[in-house]
Amino acid sequence: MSVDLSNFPEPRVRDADRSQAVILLAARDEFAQHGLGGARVDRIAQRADVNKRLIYYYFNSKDDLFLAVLEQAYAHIRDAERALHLTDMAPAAAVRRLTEFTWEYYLEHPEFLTLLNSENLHRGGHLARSARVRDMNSPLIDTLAEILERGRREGSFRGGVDPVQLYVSIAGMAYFYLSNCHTLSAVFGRDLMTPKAQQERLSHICDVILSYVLRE
Amino acid sequence: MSVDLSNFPEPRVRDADRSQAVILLAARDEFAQHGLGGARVDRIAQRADVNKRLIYYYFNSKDDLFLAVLEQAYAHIRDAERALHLTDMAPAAAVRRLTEFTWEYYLEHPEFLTLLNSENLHRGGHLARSARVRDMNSPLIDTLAEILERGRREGSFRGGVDPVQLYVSIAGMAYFYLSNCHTLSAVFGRDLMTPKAQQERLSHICDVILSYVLRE
Amino acid sequence: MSVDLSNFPEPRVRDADRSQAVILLAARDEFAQHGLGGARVDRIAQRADVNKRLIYYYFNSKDDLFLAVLEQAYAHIRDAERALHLTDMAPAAAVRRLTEFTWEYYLEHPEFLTLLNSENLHRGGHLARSARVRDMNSPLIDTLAEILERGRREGSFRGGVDPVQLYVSIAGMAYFYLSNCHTLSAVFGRDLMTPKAQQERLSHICDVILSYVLRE
Amino acid sequence: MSVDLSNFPEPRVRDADRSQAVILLAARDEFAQHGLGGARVDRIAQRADVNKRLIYYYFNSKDDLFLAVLEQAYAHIRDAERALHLTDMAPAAAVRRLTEFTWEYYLEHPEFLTLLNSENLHRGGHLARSARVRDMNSPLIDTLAEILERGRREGSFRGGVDPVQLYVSIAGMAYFYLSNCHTLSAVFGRDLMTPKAQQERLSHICDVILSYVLRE
DNA sequence: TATGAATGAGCTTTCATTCAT
DNA sequence: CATGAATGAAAGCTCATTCAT
Repeated sequence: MSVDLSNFPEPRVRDADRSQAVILLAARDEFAQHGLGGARVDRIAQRADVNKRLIYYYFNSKDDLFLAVLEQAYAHIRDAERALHLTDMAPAAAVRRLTEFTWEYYLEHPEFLTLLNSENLHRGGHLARSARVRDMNSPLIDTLAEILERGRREGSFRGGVDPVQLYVSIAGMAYFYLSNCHTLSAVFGRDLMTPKAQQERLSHICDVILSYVLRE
Repeated sequence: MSVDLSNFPEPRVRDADRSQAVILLAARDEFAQHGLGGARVDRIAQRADVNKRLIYYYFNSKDDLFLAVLEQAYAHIRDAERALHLTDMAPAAAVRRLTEFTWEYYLEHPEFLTLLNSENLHRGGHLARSARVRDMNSPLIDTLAEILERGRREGSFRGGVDPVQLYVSIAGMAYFYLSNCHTLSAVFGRDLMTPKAQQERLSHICDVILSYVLRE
Repeated sequence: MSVDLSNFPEPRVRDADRSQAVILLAARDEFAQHGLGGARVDRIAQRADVNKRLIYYYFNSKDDLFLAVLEQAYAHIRDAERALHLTDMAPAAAVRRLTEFTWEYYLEHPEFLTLLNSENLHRGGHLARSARVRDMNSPLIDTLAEILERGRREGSFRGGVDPVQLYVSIAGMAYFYLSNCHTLSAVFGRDLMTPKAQQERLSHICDVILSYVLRE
Repeated sequence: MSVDLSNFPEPRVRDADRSQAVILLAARDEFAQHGLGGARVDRIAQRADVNKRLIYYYFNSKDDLFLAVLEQAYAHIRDAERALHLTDMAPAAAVRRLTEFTWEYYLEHPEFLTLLNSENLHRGGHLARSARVRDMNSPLIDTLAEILERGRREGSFRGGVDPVQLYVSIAGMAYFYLSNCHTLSAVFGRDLMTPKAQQERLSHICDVILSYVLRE
């Protein structure tokens, strides 16, 4: 139940940064598991093994804490995106890499999906207050635009593709499958999370995306 | 705030069916707006203009009520799907029609998206208890399989397309855009819900799907 | 869970007497198991397999129903007492018979103990309203007085024994053991309800009572 | 209605021990007056003059609170029993003293009787969970065994008396009279709680017990 | 005689938050 | 920097009882 602290220095008493980080991690897990409404401040304190009062000391309220978690989650995925270096790759390979990355990131960070779901249930109210996230504009869109343009000039890609639309499609095909796998499993009566099923899904998504961007 | 009762007979007192239907509608709206955890039974009673106790009289608990709402939502979309009659259409037209239908249904029934999100946050626990939903298996998959096979025999469609994968992709591209439009709008800094943006999205999804299924 | 109706005529519809009797039995069991406060009118209706409204139709309220149950319980034990015919027996035999009877009645009618406990928790408030019970004065006291006097005249019994005190002592030694067997078992760490333990208890009570009334 | 706090220090704010003790006392009175089912947490809070939430802060639930009250009640009577020093007295005097003590303790602590009644109505379920009470085994039984043996060796007491049986008889004769005085008063039509009646009862119990243990 | 529908009051419990040190 | 004590508001749910037929 409690948070993995192996990356943190020993619990020296009175270490403000460490306390904040521990709380943030615990809160991320709690919000991811139960949503904003279902999350319990008590449980976050327990997970983080800190006094509940300390949470309010560092983060004014449950909502502010949720926003902090959200900002951290965005910062994390942005960092990962930046590390992709798609510009160095051939257009088709780059699109494939982006698709694979998106799928794998969602798979390895299910908390990201749940956090976004919670935020959308609340109509993006927290994000709207966050200058940080607005400035953290995804670098991927520009990169993707550049790749699409490169492919078009090469003659391998079709023209007129909106990078935002494409990005949303890649994300959507991965997101929906992973975020809704419980209801989908119930409805289709088959386990969507076996290794084989996961592999087939990624393969399908790549096929769809590539047959769309590739000329002919 | 209160539920639209125009389709219901006048509020005659002591009409069990009407009371249940009114509660169900009010609950659907409340759960859609606030999620399972954030929904308030008091507010449902207010919306439905019934005594709170009556909710427990007909639906044992908040969770059972949520399940009833979920079952109703699935029943509703299944009815709409059945009314499509895709079997009578040419393969490409049928796939386009299904894509349009999915987009439009999600657009007109935002509560369906939110309900599914809530249920998935709870790992499908309610649905798992519902025999009704399991039996209500989507007829679309069989229909889609038939269409894909028809297209392949005609020579217009590629072979080897899994209808479940395709259906999930169609749904996912629509779902993600509409369900996450608040965070996406914040991140991309553009309003995704203008009529023009909506039209462009649907057009894009159709392009992606059709360029995938069509040969060449 | 439901009441034994084997002594009742077939459930002819609309049989007022039968309905009342069934309710009374169901209520007795429910009150005995859960006490007045813990008893549930819903559960009584279920046990009796009648509509809850019917309970209010025949017995105005939960409290009135409790009183009716109490009156019935007293009537039942009085009947059993009357059937003892102690007057025909030798004094010592009569006292022993009364003691055995009391023990056995309590053992076979644990609901009687619980009902009395409930009524005493409520300071006898229901009984105070009941003319019936007041008139149903125990015939045992007079009988016991007669036996004690007979024994004294014979020379076998000591004199000056108050029949009420003696009766309360006989009842108390049986009642306390049976009514409090759960806490006593926990405290003494031994099962007080094995057949052997029961036999030993009755034997002990007889010894105590007889060594008190007998001269020498 | 509120609890006697004369033994507690002034209501300094933020005194955890005091708060718990006050709650415990208030709960004892409430449970004694109304039983477990009839007791109201709101009323306990009022009696104790603390925030209702505080009750749940210190005692997890109503049931746990009841158990705490029960444990305290047992601890209290065990303390009183230990203070008796029966071992220093002559056998007959010791038995008489124990009988008087039992009577007087029950008379002065009517809440003890009611608490036990409630616990037995619930089939000893709380006590069963309490390691504390099980370990608090009555020292009286050992003491009583020693007294009985001493009397037997002296020649004044009969042999073969089970100390548990004797203790239960002493307790039962007192308990039943005091616990059931309301129904007994109604049935016998005489007030059992006048000073004279009380004195007569104690005298009777002593007679019964002593004529049992004494030889001849 | 009998019943399904409905309710107001109040129950135990929960929760985010603040106080005082 | 950190914390145990305390709280007001409200949550989900229950219960005896009444309504209307």
